[in-house]
Amino acid sequence: MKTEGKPTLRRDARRNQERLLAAAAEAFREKGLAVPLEEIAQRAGVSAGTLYNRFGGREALIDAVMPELVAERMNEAMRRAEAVDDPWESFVTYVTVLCEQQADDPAFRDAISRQLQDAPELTARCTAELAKSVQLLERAQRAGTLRADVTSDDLLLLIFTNALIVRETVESHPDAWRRTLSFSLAGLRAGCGS
Amino acid sequence: MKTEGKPTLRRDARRNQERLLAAAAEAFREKGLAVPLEEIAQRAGVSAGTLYNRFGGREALIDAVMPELVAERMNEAMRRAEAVDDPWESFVTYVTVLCEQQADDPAFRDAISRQLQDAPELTARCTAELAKSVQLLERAQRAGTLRADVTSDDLLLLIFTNALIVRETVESHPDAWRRTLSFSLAGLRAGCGS
DNA sequence: CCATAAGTTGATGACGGTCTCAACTTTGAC
DNA sequence: GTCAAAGTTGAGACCGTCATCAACTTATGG
Repeated sequence: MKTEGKPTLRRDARRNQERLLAAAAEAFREKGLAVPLEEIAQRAGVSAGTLYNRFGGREALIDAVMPELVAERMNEAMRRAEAVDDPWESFVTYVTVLCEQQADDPAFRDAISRQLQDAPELTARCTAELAKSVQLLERAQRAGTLRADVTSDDLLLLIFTNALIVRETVESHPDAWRRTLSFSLAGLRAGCGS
Repeated sequence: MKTEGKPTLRRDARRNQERLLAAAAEAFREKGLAVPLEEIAQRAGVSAGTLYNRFGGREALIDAVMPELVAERMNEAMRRAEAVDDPWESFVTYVTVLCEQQADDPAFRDAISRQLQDAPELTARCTAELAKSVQLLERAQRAGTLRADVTSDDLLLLIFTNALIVRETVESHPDAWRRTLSFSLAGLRAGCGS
């Protein structure tokens, strides 16, 4: 039996793969995850066919590129939140930073708001990172400032809906999402809702 | 000089126009405002060309069909709100009914959430109806239960964002919008936010 | 340096939708 | 009943995008 090590990609193939990944990351950040695959191929100096050879289509490419970027963003938000003492303000900081990042980065917001069913890596990374944030949430609840009935699903929903809002409004009303977010956050404070 | 009355549409042309309007209303309600124009033409028993003859394109058709439907919906919401004594609850009822209607009717939610720049009638009707609702808003503010800094723009934003949320979530999570709406409404209560 | 497997290419087709127009049909005034 | 104007038709041009594949090119082991 052949002691099979790596599927050994030819050197030029590997080079093209790396170029494609880089080009995809760039294009995604500039124009969102719906950018034409042709454009990514062009940026990589490669034909569309090659892209389909290396990856199988858009979702696979997304799944290869986005998890790292998403993790970075979420870690950054966590870092900033952890620098805040007050539990409530820390929670607010976390959410707000994530939303700001969505406003700045089409790729990040699409990764969270589009339904990507064939991007298991990305999904996994998202849930993993989000799991960390539950500590922030619970700390604020223990401090009595965050409503007790709020779950991590609610947090996800909040981030998700902000992504939708940002996507549809950043161009014409760059700060609209801040307003809607401020309402939601106010509603999450203990003593405000049911 | 010719005393010109009406542009006098031929009888068959008028009949087709009416069929198209009916078909459009039907198709819009079933599948939203992005339904293929071909499908509308088919339902009306007419070719696509005729649709383009009578109206100039999708937006014109929307502008001919939707204002009435939108006004109906908003009047219904107003009617239900006016039946509630408490100013805050009345306001909440108004918003909630509108959001429920969005969940039920793709046409209504698209009319509010898609950017229709070439549908002046629709836009006019929306702003006109929304203007009426300001009374509800101000009454709740006078009662001291609605935050004083909330404007009619905020109300519009709330309705608009709910439409986005509904559009993206009704299928998979039919009640998600209720959760986000409850957060926002809680945040609008006096004493809760800044 | 050669053979050949691995990889790339770009022309090509499918798709789903919009929009047009020359040829045909219908209406209605006379 | 006739005829011109009004209206309709449906085939096809067009758009942007995805996806494929036979023919070509290149890397690599011997």
